[in-house]
Amino acid sequence: MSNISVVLPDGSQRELPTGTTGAGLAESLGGRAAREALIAVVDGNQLDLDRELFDGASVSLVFPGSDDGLEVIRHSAAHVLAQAVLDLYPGATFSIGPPIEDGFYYDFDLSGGQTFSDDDLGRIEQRMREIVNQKQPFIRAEVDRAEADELFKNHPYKIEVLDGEADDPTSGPDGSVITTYRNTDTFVDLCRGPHVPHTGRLGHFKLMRVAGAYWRGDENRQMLQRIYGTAWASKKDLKEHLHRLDEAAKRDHRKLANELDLLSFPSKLGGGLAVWHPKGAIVRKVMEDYSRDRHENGGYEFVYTPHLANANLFETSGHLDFYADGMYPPMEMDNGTYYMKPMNCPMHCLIFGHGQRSYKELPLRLFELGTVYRYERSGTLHGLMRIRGFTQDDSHIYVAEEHLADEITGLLDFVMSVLRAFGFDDFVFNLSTKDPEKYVGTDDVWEYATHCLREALDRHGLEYEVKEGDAAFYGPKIDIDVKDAIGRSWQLSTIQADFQLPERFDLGFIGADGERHRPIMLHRALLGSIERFFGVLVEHYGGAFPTWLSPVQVRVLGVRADHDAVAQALVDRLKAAGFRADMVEADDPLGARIRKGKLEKVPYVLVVGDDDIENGTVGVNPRGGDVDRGVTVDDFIERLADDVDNKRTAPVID
RNA sequence: GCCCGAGUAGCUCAACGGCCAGAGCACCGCUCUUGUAAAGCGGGGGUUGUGGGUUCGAUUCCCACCUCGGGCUCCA
Repeated sequence: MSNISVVLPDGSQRELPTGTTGAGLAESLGGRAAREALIAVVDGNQLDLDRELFDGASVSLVFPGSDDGLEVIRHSAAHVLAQAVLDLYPGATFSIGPPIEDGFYYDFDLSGGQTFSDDDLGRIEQRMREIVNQKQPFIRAEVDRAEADELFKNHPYKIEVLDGEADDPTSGPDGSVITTYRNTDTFVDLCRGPHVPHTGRLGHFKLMRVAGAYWRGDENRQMLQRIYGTAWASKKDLKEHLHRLDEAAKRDHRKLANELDLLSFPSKLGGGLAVWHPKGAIVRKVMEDYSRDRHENGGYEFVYTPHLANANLFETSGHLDFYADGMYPPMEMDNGTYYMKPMNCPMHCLIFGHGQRSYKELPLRLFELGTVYRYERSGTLHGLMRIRGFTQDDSHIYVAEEHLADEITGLLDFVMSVLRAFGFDDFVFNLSTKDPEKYVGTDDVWEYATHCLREALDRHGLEYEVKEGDAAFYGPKIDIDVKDAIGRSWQLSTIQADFQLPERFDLGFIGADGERHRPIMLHRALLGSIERFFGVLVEHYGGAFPTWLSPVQVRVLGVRADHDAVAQALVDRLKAAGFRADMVEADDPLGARIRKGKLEKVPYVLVVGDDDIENGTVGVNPRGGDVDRGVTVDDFIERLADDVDNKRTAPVID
């Protein structure tokens, strides 16, 4: 019997009998490889373990904990889900079921328009466990089109995949090769694979929810029934994932906004609209004041514009042509048709276009906290994250072409500096380039503007991802995402070049040469929507705002009722010094009042009693720290000022 | 907009188609006078999201609408 030789990841050669499979290699390696290997990677191609290896191949094995391993587990779990559903629901057919982040889904079409309910999930999960316990093999086969048509004759969505009408990289034909994976005599799925050796490797999963999903993502097509699941390499990983979901739920800004009395969404007000209560409003005011300060110092000029405008304005800007669906319906008034503004830029263009502009005025940076109204479809609303009326920290910068790169460079500094002040320092930059199907302006100006955006990023030495074709039709852009305290990513800031609006509004400036030139316009949102950013902050901090933002910075408590006057005097002193302080009278025991302050996530709870009155001190109980008795009031105020002035993310603990 | 699910006191949640819809927290009053995460007693509080229907009887079953949640689609 002849041998083959394969190269392992450590560079060593291994002699194996001809015909040895990935599983055979794993067996010969023994130990963890034999027990846990899921698939083999052979010369860069992922293959099932039962595929034969060939002489000279570089082979590595994929294990459950790795990214590739998890993907295989999740993809295989999707097949188990499909088998369970097809078993339990006669007449059901299935479409596609890929792995996704943290899990998998599968889309089904049940006979007679049946739908899944949450109760069905338990039943399906039970059937899946049986399938897992049976350790069914995943048996790969290459079939020709006629065989595939026969196998899937009752599954029209699979036929569409075979026809290439539905693009699905996990199941569609790979070139001319059609492959299937069979688990039982009756269950076979169209799939590229690879898969785990048998279903027994898939024990750590959970079905999460049912949802509707359009076939091929097209809202004009059939609505399928989607089941989402999560799957992991170990019971521990699954448990940790579920724990993370719980933690995220605890930070949900809608829940915290309610608990902390920050704001509400009264149903009488209408969907997607919020009212800000005093506690939320003061945080918002501090945020906005800070934003205004920074803009004032950053060379911006403040403007104000109304919420309504004549339809003519949005015809000129093009919004009515392109985005009428997202605008509130027109209001007919005696002198014309009016719309709520969906963006501030047309009005800022009116300001730029007023009078004769000189090159000496550029870059002209207009800034407004401008409230806009967009008609978001009811199903898309989501707390503060997706809302129908919101305020942009909106700037439009008019710049001569030759100063574009410098301006963008400065903008990146400005944006990062402000975001850092709010506690974000992990940024991801995305550069979106021209969509060749949909753009205005000349190729030259696109190329130039894209170059300027790149150059600005490069000057800062920033890493960025290029999203080809992702730009809006009017110009390329840089989007800035931040990571929050639990690793979630939020897109906040955007810097967009615009060649369209200056044309539409026929904007110009007189250059040093005495000629009229067209400015380039930059749209720049920093926090983006104030409402959404507030929601992100709530989730980032889990409701425990840094002291500089906290609605109540200091809560003062007297030990007994006869200390209340002293407590009030201390509150007055703190307020006079510019801090937000309050007190709670001693109607309840001290412990109960402390607890209340903790639940409200107040950064500092101060206690004053007999000892303190005698010594001019307070007891300091900082959020997240230990009690510190006998601190002089002066020392505490100094500590508080340090916390606030430096925008520390947590109370200062001695 | 589409699919699934949910709406009961300010909040969190109970109540088989059947007595006057309950509990904890919160709120108000009285008592307690307190040294670092829940004192005691009492009280007020509801057109069970809205409107229809089925029924002797509806929080409960059915329909429509509204709002919310999870997805899909969309997101200038």
